[in-house]
Amino acid sequence: MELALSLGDPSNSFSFLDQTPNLSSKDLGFCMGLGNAAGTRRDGGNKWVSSDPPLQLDLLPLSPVPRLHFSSPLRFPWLADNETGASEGARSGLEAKGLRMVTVADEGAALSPPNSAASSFQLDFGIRNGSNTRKREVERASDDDENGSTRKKLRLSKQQSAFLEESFKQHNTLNPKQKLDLAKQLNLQPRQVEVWFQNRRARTKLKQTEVDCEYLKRCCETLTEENRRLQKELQELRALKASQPFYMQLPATTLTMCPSCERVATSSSATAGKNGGLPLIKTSG
DNA sequence: CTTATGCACGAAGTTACCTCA
DNA sequence: CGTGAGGTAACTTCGTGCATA
Repeated sequence: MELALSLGDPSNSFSFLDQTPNLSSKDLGFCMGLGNAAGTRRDGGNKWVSSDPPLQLDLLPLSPVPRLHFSSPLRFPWLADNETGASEGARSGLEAKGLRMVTVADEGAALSPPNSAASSFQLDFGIRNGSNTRKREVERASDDDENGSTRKKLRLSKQQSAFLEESFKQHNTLNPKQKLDLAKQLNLQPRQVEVWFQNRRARTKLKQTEVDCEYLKRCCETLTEENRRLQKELQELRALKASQPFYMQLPATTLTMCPSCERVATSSSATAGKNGGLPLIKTSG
């Protein structure tokens, strides 16, 4: 008998995940194929290459959040095809999560020059939050900056988090340009984007570790049970041998093996009826 | 070619703050 | 209202790879 244990193969799904208890509405559901994050690196220049398939990260819907509406295309500047494909996918992904984002142009805000096409898509998160919470946080942060004493603790809005999540699905690491572009679009500091991605990778790894741990636990239980069964079978065989002193003296050609359970038994008339009525077949080798 | 140095980045661990039950 | 737990933004430390002198 052989037992194979394979870990880390993205092509293998963990079947027990299907039995994962229902997540609460607060949870981000997780279903992902692990790619090798370390496989994505700069290739000497400033280009990013990946030797592995992209990490597939599927998030279950969040708790109810404002409706997403795009009046202009969501752009991921690092994507080759910004007009269709990936950006559309990201957009629909956000829409599927029930998020609303508005563009600066939509709100008539003056965060970018009116004729600036390059910066035409900038998300206005503070206004659409439905409360002054975000504004207060920003103000508090700026106060802290002035005081220079306490540590800033900005809570990202749901929209910002969702946007970062979508970006993370595209790339779980950022090059400097991606970081700057994201920061610009989200009205965040590049450092904040960088930190968010670092923490996000850490959370992903932690989740995967938990999944692996659960898988190993189940493997351990299976092996323990199998070991118990084999021990019992060994005891039975020993008992059989003790009760039949001539058992081992039989010619080898008279040994038979049950094809289903692979238990060795004798084919002589002496053992007939003691094998549970199983048909015994002589082994050829 | 080898070595030392500085820089940038990510991982891991920790801290501090916030929210919620 | 106070409190503890959990989530997470921000920070610190360390290791690694790369460019350059």
